[in-house]
Amino acid sequence: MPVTLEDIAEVSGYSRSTVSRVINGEPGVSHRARQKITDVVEQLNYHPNQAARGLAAGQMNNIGLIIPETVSFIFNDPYFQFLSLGVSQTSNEQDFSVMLWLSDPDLERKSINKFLNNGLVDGFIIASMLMGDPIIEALKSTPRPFVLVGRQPALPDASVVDCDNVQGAYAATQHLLKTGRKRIATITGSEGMQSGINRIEGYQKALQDWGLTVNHALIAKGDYTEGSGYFGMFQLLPEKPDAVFIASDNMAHGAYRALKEVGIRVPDDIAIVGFDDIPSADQMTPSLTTMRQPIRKMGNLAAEILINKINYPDTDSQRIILNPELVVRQSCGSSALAGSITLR
Amino acid sequence: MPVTLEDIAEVSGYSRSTVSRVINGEPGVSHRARQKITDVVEQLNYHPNQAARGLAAGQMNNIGLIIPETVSFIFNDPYFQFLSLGVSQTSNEQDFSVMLWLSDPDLERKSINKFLNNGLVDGFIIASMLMGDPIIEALKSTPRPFVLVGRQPALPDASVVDCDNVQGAYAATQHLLKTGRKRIATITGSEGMQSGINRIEGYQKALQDWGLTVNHALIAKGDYTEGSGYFGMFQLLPEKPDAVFIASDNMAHGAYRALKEVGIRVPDDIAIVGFDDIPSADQMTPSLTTMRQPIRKMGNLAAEILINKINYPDTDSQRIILNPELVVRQSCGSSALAGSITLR
DNA sequence: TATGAGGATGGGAGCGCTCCCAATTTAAGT
DNA sequence: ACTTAAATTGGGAGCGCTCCCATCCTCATA
Repeated sequence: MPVTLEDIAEVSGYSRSTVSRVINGEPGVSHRARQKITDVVEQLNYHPNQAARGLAAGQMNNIGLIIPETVSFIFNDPYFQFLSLGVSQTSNEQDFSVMLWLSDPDLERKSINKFLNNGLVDGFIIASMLMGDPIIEALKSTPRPFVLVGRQPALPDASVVDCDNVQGAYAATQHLLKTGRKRIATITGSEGMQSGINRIEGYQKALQDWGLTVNHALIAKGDYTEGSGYFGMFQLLPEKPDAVFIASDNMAHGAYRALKEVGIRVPDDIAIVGFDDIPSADQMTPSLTTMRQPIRKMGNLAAEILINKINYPDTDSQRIILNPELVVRQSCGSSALAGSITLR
Repeated sequence: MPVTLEDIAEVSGYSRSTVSRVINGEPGVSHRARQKITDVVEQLNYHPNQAARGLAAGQMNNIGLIIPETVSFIFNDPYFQFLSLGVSQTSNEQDFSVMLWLSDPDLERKSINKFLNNGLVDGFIIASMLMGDPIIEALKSTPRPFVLVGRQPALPDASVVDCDNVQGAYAATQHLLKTGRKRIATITGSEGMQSGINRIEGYQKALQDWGLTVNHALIAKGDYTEGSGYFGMFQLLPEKPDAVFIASDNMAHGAYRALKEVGIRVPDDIAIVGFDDIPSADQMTPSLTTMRQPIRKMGNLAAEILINKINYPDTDSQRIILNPELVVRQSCGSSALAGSITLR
C-alpha cells in the first residue's frame, strides 16, 4: 500500500538503484535523473521504509534511551524530561530516532535483553542507574555500543557523560565558606548512586582544604527525595549549623519546609546551597543558590558520542565530565557575591 | 553475526518454519520439536530481529509517542514523565516498544512526516497539543491509527483519552462554595489548550449552578506556568477574593509565592484549590487541595486503545474521559471535609 | 493391505531496501 | 574514427523474517 522505491523507479523511469542513490544523497547520478527522481519522490510523498533499510544495511539508525524505573521515581524534578529532550534533539539532527525503555521491575530481566537484542536499536544511552542494577549485567554482554549518563563503577571502561559532582559539591561548599559560614552541614544524596557519593566527597574535601575537620554529626543522609530533605534538616537542627549544602534542589525544598516550620530564616540564620538548578529553584523563597547541572546538554553529548560510536565502531570510549555552574541567588545572603545567571 | 532463525533451525535440526512456529507460540508443532527448539533458543540466546519480522509481517509492534515541544516546556511538572511511564508500561506488557518523538520547531514539519511514515511505527499517541499545532495537519493524512491524550477540536473523530476538565473544575469550585466561600476567583490555564478552556467553563458553571454570577474581574488569565500563577494572583488581589480555583498546581505554587509576599494567609484569608495533584502539592505549606489527574492511567489507556486499534483496525474510535478526583488537603481550611487520599 | 484424514514439517516467495558488480552510455584523447 | 577511461545506470543477491502451500508421516479405518 505505501509507496516503495520500486514505485518511484517505475514512475520516474529510472531503476531502483538510481532512485536509491538519490534518496541517500549519493554521488554518481546525473543532474537530470536526480531532478526527475526528486520530483517524483515529492509528488508521491515517498518515505523510505526504515525497517527494510535497517534490515538491508544492518543499521537501524535508532538509539535506545534506557531509564531505570528507580530513577524516574526518585526524581520528580524534570531530569527525565530535559535528558530526553537533549537526546532526542541531537538524535533527530543526525537522522536517528529514539526508542524509550522505562524499566519495570516485573519485566525487567526478560525485557531488557529483548530491548538490547531485538535488532531495532543500534546503541543505548542509559540514564543514571543505581549501583548493582541488574541492567549492568545485561549491558556487559551486549555487542552494541552504549553511553552512560552518570558514572557507574561496575562499568569502568564505558563511555560516560557526567557532571563533576565532586567539584560541584566542592564549589558549593566553598561558596558557603567564602561567605563566612563556619558550621557547614550537608544533606547527602542517595548512597546507592555514584553522584550521591561524589557529592559527599566534594563537600568533605572543601572543608578540609579550608582547614576544617569533617564533623559527622553535620552529615545527614538523604536519598534525593523531598521528604529526606525535610527529615534531614530536622536531624541537623540540634547541631545548629549556620549553613547546609544540600545535594539536590528537591531535598532543598524539603529543608525549606522544615526550616519554615521551626521559624529559622534563610539566609539570615542559615545559608543553603542546593544542587541541580531545577526550574523551581529560582522561585523558592528565598530563591535558591545552587549548582546548575546541564542535563539537557548531557543528553546532547551522550547522543553525539553514541552516534559517533555507531558510525565509527573503532572509536575509543569517551568520558566527558561537565562542570556544574554555581548560580548565586538569595539563599546564602551575601548579595555582594550575587549575580544570577539567566536561562538554563 | 547475531543468531538468526536459520541458525536455530540448523542447530535444532528442524526447519526455519517450525522454529518460527515455536517462537511465535503457534500450534501444530510436536511436543518434541517445541521442546528441542526452545532449548536451542535459550542456549544460543536467540532474539528475533524485529526489523525483519516487521518487514515480513507488515507490522512493527512499535508505537510512537509524540510530545510537542511546547507542552514539554510549559509543564515542568512530571506530566511528561508519568505519561511516558503509563504508555511504556502498557506497551511492554503487550510486546510493543515505544518510540519517542519530541518535536523541535526547526525540524518540525519535515520530521513529523518522516516519523509518521517511516514504517517503524504502527500507530501514535499524541500528548496534549496546542490548538492549531501543525502536527494536526500531518495527522489528518496519516493512514495509521492514533490516540490523542487531551481532546483536540480539530480532530473530532479521533480516539481520545482525556480527563473531564469541565467536571474537575466544577468540582473544585463547588468544593470552595461548600466550604462557605463567596468571592471565588480563578487563574486560568492556557487559552491555547482545550484543557484551559474547559477548566474555565467548569468554574463558571459551578458558580452559576450555585446562583452566583460570573465576575470577570475575578478571572485572571494564566498559561499554566508558575510565573503566570504569581502574576495572576497579584492581579486578583485588589478584588479581594476569599478563594481561588487555580487551573494547575504549578500556577498554585506561583500564587502561594505571591500571597506569602503580601502576607495573606492560606487558608485563613483565602482558600486555594489547584489542579493536577503533582507530587509537590502534598508538600506545600499549607498542603494543596487539588483535583487529581490520573496521568499515568491515561497513558495506560491510550496505549491500550491504540494497540487494540492496531491489532483490530476496524474498531471504532474510542473516547475515554476519566474523572479527576478531589484530593482534600489543608489549603481550603474546613478540616471537617479533609481526608486526603494517598499514593498516586 | 490399501486409503484417507490429520497432524507435523519443510521450503519457496517475498516484504522494501542496500550493496555490489556488470552493462551501458558518454566524454576524452590520439 | 577508434580506443580507453570515466560517468551513469541497471539488476541480482540477500538482509531475517512470515506466510502459504506442498510434502511427508502416522494412524485409524475399511
